Amino acid sequence: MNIYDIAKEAGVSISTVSRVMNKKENVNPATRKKVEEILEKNNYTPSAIARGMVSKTMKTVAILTVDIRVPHYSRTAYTIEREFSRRGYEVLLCNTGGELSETVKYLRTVQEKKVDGIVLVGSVFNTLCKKEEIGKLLKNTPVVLANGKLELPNSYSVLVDDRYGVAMAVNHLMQRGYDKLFYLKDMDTVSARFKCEGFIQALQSYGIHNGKGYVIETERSIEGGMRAVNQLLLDKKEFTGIVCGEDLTAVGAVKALLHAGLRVPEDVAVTGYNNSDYAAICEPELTTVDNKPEMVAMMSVQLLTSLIEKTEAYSSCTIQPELVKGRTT
Amino acid sequence: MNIYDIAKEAGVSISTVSRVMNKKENVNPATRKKVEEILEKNNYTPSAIARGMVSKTMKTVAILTVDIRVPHYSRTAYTIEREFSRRGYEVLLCNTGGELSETVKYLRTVQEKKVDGIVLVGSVFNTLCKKEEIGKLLKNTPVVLANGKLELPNSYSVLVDDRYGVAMAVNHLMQRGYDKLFYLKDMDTVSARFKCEGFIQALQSYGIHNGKGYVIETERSIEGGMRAVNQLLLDKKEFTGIVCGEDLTAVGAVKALLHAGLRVPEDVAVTGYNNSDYAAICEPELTTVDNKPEMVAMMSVQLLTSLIEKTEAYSSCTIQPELVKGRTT
DNA sequence: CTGTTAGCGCTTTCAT
DNA sequence: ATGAAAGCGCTAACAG
Repeated sequence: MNIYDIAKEAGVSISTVSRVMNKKENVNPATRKKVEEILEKNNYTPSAIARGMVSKTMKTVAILTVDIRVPHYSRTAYTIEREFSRRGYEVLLCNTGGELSETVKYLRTVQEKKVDGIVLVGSVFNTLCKKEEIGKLLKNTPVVLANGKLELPNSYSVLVDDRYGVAMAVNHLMQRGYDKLFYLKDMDTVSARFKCEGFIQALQSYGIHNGKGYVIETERSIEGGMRAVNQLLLDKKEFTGIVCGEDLTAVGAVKALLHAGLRVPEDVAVTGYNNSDYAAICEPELTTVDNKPEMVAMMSVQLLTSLIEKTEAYSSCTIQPELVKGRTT
Repeated sequence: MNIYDIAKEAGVSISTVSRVMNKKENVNPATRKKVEEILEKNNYTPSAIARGMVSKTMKTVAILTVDIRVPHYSRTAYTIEREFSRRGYEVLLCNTGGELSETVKYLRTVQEKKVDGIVLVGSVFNTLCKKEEIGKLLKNTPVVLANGKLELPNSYSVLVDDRYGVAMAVNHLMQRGYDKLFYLKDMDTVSARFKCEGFIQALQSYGIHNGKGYVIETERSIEGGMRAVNQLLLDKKEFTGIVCGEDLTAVGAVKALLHAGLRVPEDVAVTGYNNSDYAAICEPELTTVDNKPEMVAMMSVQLLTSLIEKTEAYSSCTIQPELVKGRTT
């Protein structure tokens, strides 16, 4: 069933049907009513494909993210999707795993599908977008990078000041008298690097200049956190606080400390990062840093929309995280 | 830039360009090479919209789910997306919030976009699909309901035996001597109802016939679990085990017990449901039920693909959950 | 092996 | 206020 069938049944031309469907002004009320009835009766839905053929837009955007199962990404993607839905767009979800080849594949496909815009969620894309093959694919579509900086003409960035986020955690610990700190760093993304820098710089402001010596690399997981802390204990290192770049790692740290018979926070304090459900589940509840994924998402949608619809030109922005006090400090 | 531009530049007709792009056999190797070079040089990507106009498919499916932030749904959606991507389809993500109006809105839009198929994730859709307005929208598109039963001609269902899942937890507790059990039930979806039935039936098999009296309704959250247990303690009820329909609720139950000075599992045992990260984070780690979202997702994709491509006719299926032993029992 | 041509279902001038 | 007609970019007969 197509627009011709409707036109025939209503005894009008396809132009009139089109006008009615698109709620244009210049249609005789009686004609409009009749066409609407036929439309209703047949439960007719016009083809967005044919429409897109003419209008050059499918009212669709793509979200590229590493892995939607990671709570931080799912919260961001959720808000982006809901917000775009509200504005009449639908969202294609792409889990790239952070891999170049997958990213290229997805970008090629969404370009063929003529998406109106792309949101890149995750700081991995900072690195990926530097690659020529990616830049080439991003050239013809509006892009927003959530949590990162992008050097492309038709793009905006929403930054989160992760350096400041970790520094806040350090200051908080120092003020409470926890002055022997270690930092558990995971992965090697831009964001992880910033967090680590925040740790080192914060220590510097307290006169500790060999901060690098207090950084331990480990995996982003409970086991990663446990292993790092167990190693510290084994090495008989002195410490009163563990600062983590991820809640999950912090959970592991807490577990290892408790299992070793230490008390949290009486003997050792722990901070996490992301203000995820994980922080609230942890016993005692983690002090953590809220890096505002919902706000990042809202801003990203705002910016991408302005790029797509060429309306008011907003500009890239930076969001300040916030410390959330739990019971581990 | 379109197929005509490429054809002109290569000095051939659009048919030849089309043939080269679609890797058809009957093209002179020399011609093919030349066209491929031009394609490559211009970094050309054909329009999936125009292609869809002719072929009647955009190689796109839609996932409707309640809320992608819920780990169980994000795990399911992740696997569905990855699997479809592997098969050359892209995925539209729709967070309906479980609401009728949103569901109708999304279904209408994806129908306009002529998606090849729809996956409904979550047992809420059992209830929603009974509504006439939903059934009407589902009539013309292949549908699979992940975790539910659907009575539609062009549809399949992947069921998870949640009744059995909870019964397993009860049996496990009984065998270990925990014989005074309460069940924490959340929400009122079909799935929650099945789980609760599983609890009552399992008790029956141990000669306890007033199982309903041991069911407590509460919210799906840490607070919900805490509140329920605190109420039990306040009412001085006798119990040695708490069976939960959700890991998050179980986490709350554990917290409330520990805060009350009780030991888990020495004094009271607790079981969760979903085998989520939450279970591993909980201290002690939860005994929980793995309801295999990844397997549900795989089967759903399998079935939807067979429906779309009209290949081998698989049939609806039921998946058996599995008990995962933690330290709370 | 290659080109010509007729659609796919819609929007949008341009007439009337 | 309405209709006729020209595309949008592509695929798939069909003809050569």
